[in-house]
Amino acid sequence: MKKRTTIHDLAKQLSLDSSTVSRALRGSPLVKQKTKDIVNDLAIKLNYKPNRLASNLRSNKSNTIGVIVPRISRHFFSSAISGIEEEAYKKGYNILICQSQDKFKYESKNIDNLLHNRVDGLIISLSLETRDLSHFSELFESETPIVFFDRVPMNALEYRPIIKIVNDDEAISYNATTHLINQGCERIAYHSGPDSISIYNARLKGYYKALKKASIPILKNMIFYSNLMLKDGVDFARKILELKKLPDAIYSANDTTALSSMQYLKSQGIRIPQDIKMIGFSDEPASAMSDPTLTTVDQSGVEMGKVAVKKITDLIENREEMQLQSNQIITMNSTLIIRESSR
Amino acid sequence: MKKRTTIHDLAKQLSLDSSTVSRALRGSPLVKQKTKDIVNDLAIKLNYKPNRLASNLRSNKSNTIGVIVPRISRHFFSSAISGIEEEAYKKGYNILICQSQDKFKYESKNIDNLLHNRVDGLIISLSLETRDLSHFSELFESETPIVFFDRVPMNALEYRPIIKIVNDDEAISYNATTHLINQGCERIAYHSGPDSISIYNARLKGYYKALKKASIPILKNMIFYSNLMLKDGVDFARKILELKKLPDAIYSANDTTALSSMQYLKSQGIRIPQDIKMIGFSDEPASAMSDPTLTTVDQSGVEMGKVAVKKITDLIENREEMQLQSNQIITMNSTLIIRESSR
DNA sequence: CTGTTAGCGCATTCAG
DNA sequence: CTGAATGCGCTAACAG
Repeated sequence: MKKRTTIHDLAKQLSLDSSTVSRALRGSPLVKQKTKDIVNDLAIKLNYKPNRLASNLRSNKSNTIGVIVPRISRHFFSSAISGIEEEAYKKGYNILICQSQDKFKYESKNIDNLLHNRVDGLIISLSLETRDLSHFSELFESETPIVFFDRVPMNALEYRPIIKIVNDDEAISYNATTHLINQGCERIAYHSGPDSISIYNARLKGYYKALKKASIPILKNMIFYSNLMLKDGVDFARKILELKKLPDAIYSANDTTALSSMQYLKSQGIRIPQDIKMIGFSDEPASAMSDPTLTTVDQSGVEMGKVAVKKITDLIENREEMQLQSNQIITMNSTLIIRESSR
Repeated sequence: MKKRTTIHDLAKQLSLDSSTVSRALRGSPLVKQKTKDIVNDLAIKLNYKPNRLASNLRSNKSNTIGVIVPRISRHFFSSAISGIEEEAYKKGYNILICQSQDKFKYESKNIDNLLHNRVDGLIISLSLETRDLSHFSELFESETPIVFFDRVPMNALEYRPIIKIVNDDEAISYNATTHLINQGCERIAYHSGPDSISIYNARLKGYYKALKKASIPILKNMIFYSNLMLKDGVDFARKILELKKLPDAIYSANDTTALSSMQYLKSQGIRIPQDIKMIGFSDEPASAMSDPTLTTVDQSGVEMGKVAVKKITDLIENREEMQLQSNQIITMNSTLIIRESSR
């Protein structure tokens, strides 16, 4: 590895001090324009690249935002990361991405790793297994700004007030359910994720509310909980078919299982939406696109990611009071995409 | 931000020198076990976290692998990143992810940024606009190891020998085409990406080869080129419908356009696969899953990502000769998933 | 406006 | 086996 040029190399050649060069390079007003010019010219000529490692060490800022998501390859998260990257790049931050694989253990390890790397802030969506924030204690102690998004802590006040960015899950779920009811559905089977996870909790609440509003009794045997793996969608569909009477509609609080349920039902000769109407949360544009029979709730990870970065850079750069008085919640709007009505 | 414990804090409390502590912490054989033990104990007690920034600066290694992909949110790339993250984490590396947005300009900027950050190596899939490697010159000069994957340079020898990891696009494309031919298809319309991109070039070659092998004439008016946006799939489908005679089959070298073409054709009353058979490259499991009429070529980004990391860490840690004598190509196997035959 | 001085936290000589 | 000394490249007081 060839030795790279440093500010000292520049300084020597120009008979200046390295501190002046440093200032000039960063456009300090303490340096006169002419000096800046000659420094910059030489920098370009010698192909000088500032060494971030050194400047970070010195200024005790890593210029890096840590990001933890359950799985990078899930579409909602990869779009969130895409938005995070875009916005962070704009603001001059790097991002350090980790995946928890939806495991509490990995999430802890990730936090540890980010701590080693002295990230300036953390943007995180919690794993499916996370029930408390005990593994965040060091982050809290070091006062690292944290922004939770999508899957956020449900009762964090016991630790400290926090910032959350969420989708309007309850409201949109209410709307989606109401949409089914308006089409004459009464028996609506529901496939939920773990109730300890904010989004599934909220979606279920919206469903309950809509039924209650329409004075439709809640049938507990129509509600299933799972960890939302592909096979859970199939299991759910099987259970549906075992009911004495088919439901009017199926509502899946998750996109993967919505599709696998649908596929299984179709393979069993059920016509959708003629026999059973279906609705599903969808962050997969492809799936939504390729199956126009599915009414979907679309949520944009990209936007959420951008907002998260804006928020965290505000915190990092002290444009916002770090010591929050209470939980701060930012809510993004989802869209209900109704397809079958147009056919 | 509370001050964190350093090796000096440990050293002082134990009446040792910081250098000894440094060695002990990293398990140097130069330190006796007992010393290591007491150092480690105190480190845990005081919750010591090594400052990577400092150690990186000192050792002139960032412990970071740079990754550039066109778009994080495209499924093939997010799965590749997922594999990269997993493998890099295992090996103790961080990853620094950038997206080129399929633009040459951004790709250059990304490279610059990674250079600033002194990444130890780079894993990259080229943008749609990239025709040459002129923007890599500094990386080459600094002898940063580089591994190209998926969309790789087609003629890089003018710069220097390089390492590429690719899918067996030509072979699998040959197989896919042959599969259509075996089903009696002769007029097979083809939707290609830019010919300057390795994968599209290879896929088209496989298609040509299969036709030639079966002595089927190549009809140039059945071959379309585009930049593979969603709308291009629709445009392509429109052109298909304008032909005097419908083709027997449609082959899309890209997954997004395969789906949008299919959707448009279906909306026009074309039955698939009865009227027209279809085949598409697919890295979207959801799309493949939700449309069982599409024969797909599946390629695993995860595996490719892992291999890329193995390769680059070998290079970084000098387990492999840096000065390559010639291009090195690693080929991964794709899978042809045939669905319609089973119905 | 510019130079001097002094580290950031760690790793690596070189002595003992 | 351990300690003392040095510096990675850059920034930030403090002087001038």
